[in-house]
Amino acid sequence: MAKSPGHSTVEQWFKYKNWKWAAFQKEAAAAYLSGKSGLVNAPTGSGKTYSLWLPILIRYINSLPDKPTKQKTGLQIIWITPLRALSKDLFRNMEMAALEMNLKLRIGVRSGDTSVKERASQKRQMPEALLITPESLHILFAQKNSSEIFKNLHTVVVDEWHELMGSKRGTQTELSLARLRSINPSLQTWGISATIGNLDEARKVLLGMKGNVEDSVIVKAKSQKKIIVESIIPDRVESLPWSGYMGTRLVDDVVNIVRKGKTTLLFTNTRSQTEIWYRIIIDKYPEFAGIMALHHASLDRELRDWVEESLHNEKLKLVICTASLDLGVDFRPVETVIQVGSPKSISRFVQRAGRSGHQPGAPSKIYFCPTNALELIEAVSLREGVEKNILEDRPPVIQAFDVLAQWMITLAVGEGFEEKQLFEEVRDAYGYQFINRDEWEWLLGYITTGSPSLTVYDEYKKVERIEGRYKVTSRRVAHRHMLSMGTIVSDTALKVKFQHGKYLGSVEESFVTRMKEGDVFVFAGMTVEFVRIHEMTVTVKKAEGKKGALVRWAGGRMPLSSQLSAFIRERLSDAIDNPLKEKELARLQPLLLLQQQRSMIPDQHELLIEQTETREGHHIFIFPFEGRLVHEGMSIILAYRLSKIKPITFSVAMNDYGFELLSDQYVDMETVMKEVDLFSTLHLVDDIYQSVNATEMAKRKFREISAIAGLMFQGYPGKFVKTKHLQASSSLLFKVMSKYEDNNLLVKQAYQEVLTYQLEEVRMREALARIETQKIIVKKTNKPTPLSFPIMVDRLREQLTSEKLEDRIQKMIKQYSDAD
DNA sequence: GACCTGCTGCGGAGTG
Repeated sequence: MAKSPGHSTVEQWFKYKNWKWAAFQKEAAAAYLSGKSGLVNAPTGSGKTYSLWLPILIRYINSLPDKPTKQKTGLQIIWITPLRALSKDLFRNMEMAALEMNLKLRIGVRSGDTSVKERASQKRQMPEALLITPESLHILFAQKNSSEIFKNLHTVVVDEWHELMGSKRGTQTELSLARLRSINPSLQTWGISATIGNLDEARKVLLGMKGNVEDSVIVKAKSQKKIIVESIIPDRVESLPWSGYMGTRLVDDVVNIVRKGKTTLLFTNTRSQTEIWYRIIIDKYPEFAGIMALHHASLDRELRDWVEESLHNEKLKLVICTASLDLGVDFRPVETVIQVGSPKSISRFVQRAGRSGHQPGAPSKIYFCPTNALELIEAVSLREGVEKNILEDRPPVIQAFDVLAQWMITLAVGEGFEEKQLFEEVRDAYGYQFINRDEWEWLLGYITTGSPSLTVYDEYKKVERIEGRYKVTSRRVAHRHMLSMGTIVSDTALKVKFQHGKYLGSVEESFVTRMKEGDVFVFAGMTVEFVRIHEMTVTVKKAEGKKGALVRWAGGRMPLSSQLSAFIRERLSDAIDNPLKEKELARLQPLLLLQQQRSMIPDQHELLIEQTETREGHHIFIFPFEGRLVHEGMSIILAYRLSKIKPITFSVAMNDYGFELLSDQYVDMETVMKEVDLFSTLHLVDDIYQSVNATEMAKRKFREISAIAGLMFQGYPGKFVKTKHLQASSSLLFKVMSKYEDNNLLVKQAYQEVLTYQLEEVRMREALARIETQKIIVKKTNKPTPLSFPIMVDRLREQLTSEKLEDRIQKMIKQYSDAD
């Protein structure tokens, strides 16, 4: 390669590389080189990394002294990424760029899998630029000379900021940034983000409360790629089930699409769904063996790396994956993207669509494969959302005391801190701008003595106050703290491996502890037989031809976003008036007519309540179309408010469209609603707290909080601590703290998190306010309707095994399928 | 005219 002649401007370098110099890159470079901070907003694959990395290099070149020996050493640039794999990938690209500029810039990577040797070498001398995860950055703050490490730092970049910001990992990053700004007030802070609804807020969170937001910039990449949404519609609507979320009935249509393209990504919503699809395709189309692969978070890293690599080399025709391929490693775009089932949010759908489309400027195309009939409405709603360029917000986390407690201990393990100064610094972080002295004092007490109800236990006295400085002196405390840093708390997972030693991935403890020798299950696309469980490893062997249980993971439950929900309500309301406007809705007509016949289709100004009686009891179905979390909260409140009128208990069930209250007693909703305002927002929080569920929910949330705050030690690496034990000790702590303390911030936080995340309080208030303006219509039906049936099935599914469920559904069909 | 659920991400250091 010809040596480059210096390239002291970005233009020169671009010319040398023969690259096109995009407007947004130019803008970002100019802003950075003029000393500003800001946020770059650009889609994946647009060269957003270089828009900052190159100007950083230019700045570095310009700062070099004439005599090489006089060169300033030590850390100058930090580049934070949410993924280990991403930092390795960036490392290669950046090193290459530095090389081509003929620069002797030392670049380092620091993450959990950085070798001990490399860590030691970094400790002796830091590289000039460091790629790091938020967690590893915190670990640097736990070192004795941390302010020394960061004193020459002039630039910090947070990559994929949209991804971090909405989580506690984002809060963790905010605290680091506040610290770095206090070490060096002239620090330049830059974020790189995909498009989200609240970009302005994203910049504020990044720059902090004292940051000079007015003087910073948001740089937007202009090229809005066109996205084409195409639904896979079966010939007859009957071929789509009323309920269900697997979508495998359309497997033939999907395979036809896959066959047409070179490479296809098939996104599903759950890990077991990828396993099911893989099995079904292999069974029906054996020719896919060897050119199809699976990708989800429970598969072994090596396996996933191989899949990504093979996708790169176009050795694979089809990869079935979950959100594990949403982020990160920038592989070459694939030809076709298919989304199976609701993506739940428009932003996620757009991001996945962006994985397709080869030529610059060419549109991206995404196929939507509905898994049940009603999802045809979602197809239309998604298309509309994409066309109108609607994007969801990522609200930042506020007042996370668990993360702050951990941070205080981290600093105490490191250089120690002076509390007044740290208080000011912490208030610079967006997430703690409202923290007051009382809360701060409570936290100081918590890290030094444990909370008031724990003062008798030495275990919780972690930090000491020595000559005005808060410090950790115990090596044991320091060691344990280092092991439990970070904000990600997951269930105990066991590794799965073959007898000859090849690792397949991991399953959750709850799934595998029910297994005995000889049991068969499906995992990593294979049918395997359980052999034994030892330490934290499950040994299996191949079980050809046998049928087995599917691995189930206890994962998160994404609700439908409120933006998408709004479109769905609108589309549904329009579907009767304009049945032929969209082909999806035209296909759905028979079902919609049946809904109208048996009950009604609510328009946007109406709330539908259906009441029906079956052998199971009296059902009340309510359809706010607000996503399952809001429905969970509403069902709790309604059940509580109804039980205040007369003693009555309900079992509840819900999906993204509505919820069900089932009881053995009849409630006349029409009469009840004349007497009480069931949907009132008055005393909303009180009513939630009055219900038993709120305490149970808070107790479950507390497990995560107590782990982050360092109340519960999760065990040494490789040592097996059962989730059950952790749950038990956290619920004991929760009980003690709730009982003996009025003002325990961590307990309060648990309730607050239930309100904010579990029940989506803000959204629920908005929904209730909307309902108050709506006309409520109660329909008595004598048969389940297309809207209510799926909710009934969802409830049964939780109670019954799958064979029994099948029987039950058959019975229901017989029972209700007589002519109207 | 009616089947299968539940995403992602991270992580010591000092001593012999």
